[in-house]
Amino acid sequence: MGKDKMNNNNKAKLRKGLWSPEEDEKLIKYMLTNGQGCWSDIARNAGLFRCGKSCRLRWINYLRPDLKRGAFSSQEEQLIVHLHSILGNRWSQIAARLPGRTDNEIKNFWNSALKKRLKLNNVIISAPPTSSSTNHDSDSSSDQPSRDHHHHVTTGGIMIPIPMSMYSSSLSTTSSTSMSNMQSIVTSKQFDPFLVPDDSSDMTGLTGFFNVPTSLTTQVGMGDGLFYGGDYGMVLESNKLGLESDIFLPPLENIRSNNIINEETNNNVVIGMKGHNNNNISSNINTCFNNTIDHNNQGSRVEDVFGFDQNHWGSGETLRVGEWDLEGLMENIVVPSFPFLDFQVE
DNA sequence: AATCCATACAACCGCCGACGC
DNA sequence: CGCGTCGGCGGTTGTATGGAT
Repeated sequence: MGKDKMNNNNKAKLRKGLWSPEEDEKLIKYMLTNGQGCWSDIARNAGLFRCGKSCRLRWINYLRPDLKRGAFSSQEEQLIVHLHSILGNRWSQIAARLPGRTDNEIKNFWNSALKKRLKLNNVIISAPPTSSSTNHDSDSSSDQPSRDHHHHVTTGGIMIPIPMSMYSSSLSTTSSTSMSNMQSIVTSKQFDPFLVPDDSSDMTGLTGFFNVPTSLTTQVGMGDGLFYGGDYGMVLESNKLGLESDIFLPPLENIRSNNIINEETNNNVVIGMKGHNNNNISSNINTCFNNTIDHNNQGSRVEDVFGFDQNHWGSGETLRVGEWDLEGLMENIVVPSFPFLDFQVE
């Protein structure tokens, strides 16, 4: 019996399942009054008969004031697809680049809408390589990559890494996820997720989000075995780049200083709760995509599948994603990361 | 109206690393 | 060093909901 299982048994009196509005209210009040701390203490002190873990999850995924509500915008969808092509199933890291979105939300979104769409549109989603490094994922029946906590996700996602014209046509989307393929692509500089296209006005890809200068900070395939994403602040291990890349991000604290100002200057803390049985999030995503299956294509490009507008990113129009100007936000974040993941109310 | 089915998503589970003792 | 606790993560499940029949 696992440790957590024993803990669960020891806490059999604790509530499980859906949260009641009263529980939500208790947690919100406590968090706004006392801020974050030890979740076990929070659960206890807030008068919640829940385990700390449950409280944490509820707060992070549902009650946090800075959470965005509503369906994913097309920009967010594109960003998710793009980031997933780079990061694989590292939902937390993807969420870190989508302000107001949680890893759970993105994961659900991916597992429902996006993955389905991609499959419908004949995009190759790589099958998970049989991993011998872990034994706890052997029961996984999904095509999700195996996970281990040394950041060696053994695959990830879709074989249409970047919706940009920067890629050589030799980047076949029909092949299986191959380390050697990916490496060769990488080392030949045909695959650098963070490069900026020559035409800097081409914001079709998401490089605009990353604010990666075309300057020299981008090193690809250097001898130290690391790939630097320049100002993006990422380090990719060369032997794992592409769909198997390891990406190291600086601690959130490092960038919070850049963003905390906005948080602190915003004195209006709004509790935007999703009501119980009052979920206004409808699946507008169905209308966002074209379900046309092109049987002639053995692998579609993401922008084809999702109907990316080549001019979209460079249109200059103000993008509204909830309350966020996602584009502007990303542009202003040198090291893109989500400052509120460890949200704390002062 | 009843039933079935697909979907969305909230929440749980199990695992791991970090940390303190 | 071993152990327990905690937080975090990704995978999976459970349930509410809406549409189709």
